[in-house]
Amino acid sequence: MAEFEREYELEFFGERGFRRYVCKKCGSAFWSAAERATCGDTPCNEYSFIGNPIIGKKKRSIEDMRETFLNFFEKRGHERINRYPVIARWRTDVLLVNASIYDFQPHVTSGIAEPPANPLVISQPCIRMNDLDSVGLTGKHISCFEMMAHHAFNYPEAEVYWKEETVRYCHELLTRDLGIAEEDITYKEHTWVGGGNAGPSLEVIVGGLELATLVFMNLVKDDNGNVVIEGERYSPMDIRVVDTGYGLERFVWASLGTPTIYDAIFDYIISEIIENARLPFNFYDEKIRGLISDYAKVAGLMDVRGHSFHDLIDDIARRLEKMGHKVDKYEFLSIITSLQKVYAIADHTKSLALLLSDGAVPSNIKAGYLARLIIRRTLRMMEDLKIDIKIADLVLHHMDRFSYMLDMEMRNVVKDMLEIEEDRYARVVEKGKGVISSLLGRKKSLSTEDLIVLYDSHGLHPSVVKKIAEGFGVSVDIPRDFHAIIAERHKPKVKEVRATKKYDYPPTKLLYYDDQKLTKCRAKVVGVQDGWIFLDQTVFYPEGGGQPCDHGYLMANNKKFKVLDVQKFGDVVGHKVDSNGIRVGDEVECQIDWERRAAHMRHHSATHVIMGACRRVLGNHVWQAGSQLSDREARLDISHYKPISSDEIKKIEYIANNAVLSCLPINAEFVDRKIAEQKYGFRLYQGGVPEGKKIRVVEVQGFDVEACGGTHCTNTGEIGMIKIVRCERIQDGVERLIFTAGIASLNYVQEINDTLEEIASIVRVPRKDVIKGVEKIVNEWKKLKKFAEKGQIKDFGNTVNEMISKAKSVNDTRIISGFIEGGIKELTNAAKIIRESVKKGYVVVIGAIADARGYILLARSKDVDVNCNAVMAEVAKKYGVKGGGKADFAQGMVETDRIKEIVWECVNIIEKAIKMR
RNA sequence: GGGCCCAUAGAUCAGCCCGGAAGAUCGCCGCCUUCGCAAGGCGGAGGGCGCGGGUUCAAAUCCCGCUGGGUCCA
Repeated sequence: MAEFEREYELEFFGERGFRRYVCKKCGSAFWSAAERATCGDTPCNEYSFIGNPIIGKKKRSIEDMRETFLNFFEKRGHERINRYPVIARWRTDVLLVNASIYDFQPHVTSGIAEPPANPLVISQPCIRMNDLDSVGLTGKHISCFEMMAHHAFNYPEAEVYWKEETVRYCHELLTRDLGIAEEDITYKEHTWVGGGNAGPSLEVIVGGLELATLVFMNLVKDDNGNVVIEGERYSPMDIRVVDTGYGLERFVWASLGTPTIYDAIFDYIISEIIENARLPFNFYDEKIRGLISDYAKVAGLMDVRGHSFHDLIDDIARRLEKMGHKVDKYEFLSIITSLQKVYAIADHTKSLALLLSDGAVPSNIKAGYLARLIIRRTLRMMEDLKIDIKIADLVLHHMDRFSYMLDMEMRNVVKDMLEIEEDRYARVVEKGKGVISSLLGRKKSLSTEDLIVLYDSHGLHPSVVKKIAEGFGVSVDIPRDFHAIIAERHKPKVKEVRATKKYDYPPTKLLYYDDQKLTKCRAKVVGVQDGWIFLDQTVFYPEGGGQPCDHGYLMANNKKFKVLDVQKFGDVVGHKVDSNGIRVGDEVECQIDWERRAAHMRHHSATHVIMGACRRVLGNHVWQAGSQLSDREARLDISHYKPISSDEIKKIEYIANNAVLSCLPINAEFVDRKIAEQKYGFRLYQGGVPEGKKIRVVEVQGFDVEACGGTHCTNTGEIGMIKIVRCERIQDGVERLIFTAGIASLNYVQEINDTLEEIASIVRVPRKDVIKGVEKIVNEWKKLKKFAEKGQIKDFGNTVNEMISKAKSVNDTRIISGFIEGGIKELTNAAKIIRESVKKGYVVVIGAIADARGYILLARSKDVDVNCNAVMAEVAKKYGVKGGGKADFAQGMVETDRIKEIVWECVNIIEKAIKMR
């Protein structure tokens, strides 16, 4: 990367006497004020701050450190920005916010939208799930952290600042405000790559700990680019972004010098966990503290991935022995694994506090799935440590600790969600015990294949299976690459992305935004291509945002063209009509089908009203997961963690219709994105995040606000009655509400009324008695069905009794035979009666005739040694009977009228067989 | 979004691989025993085998579609 080297030659380094060195151990280049052989980062250097804080002046809390940072940059011309949610609802490519820059991707970094401020400073909570196995083990990995960052977005025409200033800020903050000695800081060169962008970066390392990364994003992936990094081609970007990341928790750790980062930031919850756990050692014992402290120094050098856990422990144990600890490997292992769980529980429950209060709903899809994954992981560890408090208690403890940055209205919902998840998991395990025990009833051991099925289909993690199987006295080997095998089974399919077509015409003026009730306009044809007609302006709403397109017609050259489809291509609108004849330059008159459009508008506004009502009834975790409307009904998918009860439905309907009756004004206007976000927050983005500098905000006054491009009523009164028609669960954690508004509600009610009338007339009761009437009929039907069966038994009873009395006794065995009317069902019934009345010492052969077919049944009591199936086989061969059965029961059918002959034949065979014994 | 698993009595499930008379346990009802209860003994009621097609002489069982639930992966 020779051309990259120059990137790091900063005036600042020259001024401060920093020189470039190459690390003897890892070979990376770095800058330092003092002469150094190694880069200062782990694993080239050990932590030097444990027990010996590198951040001078004073010990700092999370709040203190965060405020110091934000304040520092605020004073230097940066605007302080509120944190974004950890669930990246504005992005389709990722689920969670992994870094502060995620907040501004893709709209700001691509240049479509303006940043909320420039330059800005933020402390953004992030959740990273990719190193979950390392959490608790390495002393530094955490799944959720705050990335403190200052960002500057440099445009070709407007430069804010770039490398020099960035490094100067960083250096000033570290040395002056935090009291870190200049010689202790190294700036390590690193080519940064991520999310289709790249650029040079400096890793800021102090005391063996990477405290911050300063990224200078100036390249974008481009197949024709001439910068090659890691085999990919890049070219320079128009917008160059200063993307920094300062690990808040790491700064706090470095300022406290505790053995692990967990001890620094989770003290309040660790004590709660320890108190309620049954640990095989005393966490607060001084010897243990010393061991942990040295362990943490060593573990920090380890890369957990790619090593087997036991090799790692062996290695660490050896190193600790060298440091003077007397270590028994098994005792050490038990301490370390318990400790890891204590720390990981502390960490995971914080991630949950953030995830759940930001509105993640445990589910089998998307962010909800990740939430469930962490919940179950945590529950397993809690069980291992025999912690006897609820997971909800721990999560709520975190919420209370960070109440100032969380939606505390979600407290009860979070509790409820966790309790439901805990219950659900207990049920899964309970059910799993049954599956495992039945599996072990059939076989002596569990194969890898069994483990995969148990995990994949029944949600039983191998460690859980192992524990349960051991209860049955069966040991289980978990293959080391278990998760890899699972991943292999679920190898992702390649999805084809269909590029939307582009048409190069001037942007169509969208008149429905000026006046949503405009039904006609004059327009000029600016293009005709691929069957689409493009106008300079239109009243036709193109399909989008779940709202179907308008229908209507275009009048051109005194001819009427029916409009069948309207689509948006970028910022031009195409109209598809039923016949040819419109040419470029024509003047046309547009007329929309108002009834259809009005129905769309009512349903669209109703969707917003239902949304607002749902949030009031169900909670703030309710987000739109999709919506679609038509002129006949609308549906709204919302995130929610349990089935919506009929009581809740009624409440939602009541609140929604109350909003209608209050005739609330509905305002729709384009607002600057920045201002809208400030005023309403991210709740705006229910249906995804729109592009552009200005976004259209639809506000049902005092009730609901959403960014929306659809057409709406101007007053809720115009919506008419809103009726929820039904509710279904389309995914775990996603409920679909289907409802009607206005005339569609009327149609719905009329339909139900008609149905009710019809039922009443069929049942022949007055409509108020329909339920009673139907109930009576069903009960009667059941009774009659039973009676019919008994009736048949009675009917046959005579002939059956006759058969029994006429039975032929051979060697104490009665051979009962005869004929009845009917088919297989009747034969079986007759056989049942015989079984019940004769009980033992009999063989029965009965024939039946129905529909010109003959049926035959052979049966016997258990104590008689006659093979019915063999007898059946014999006559089957001779007479072409189709049938068979078991030794004590057989039945068949023959397409002849020789059934009597066949029955006698059977009797003869049976008689002979019995005599032979 | 994709894969896999499951659905049988009021409850929990067996039966399904390999088609042949719908089962167990708990619960419920009645009787015996008891001053009464618990426990025990005896007897009984309770089934749309999720829904719809197909294959077959015969389907809870095999095949296809649907619905509802569970679960894993991205």
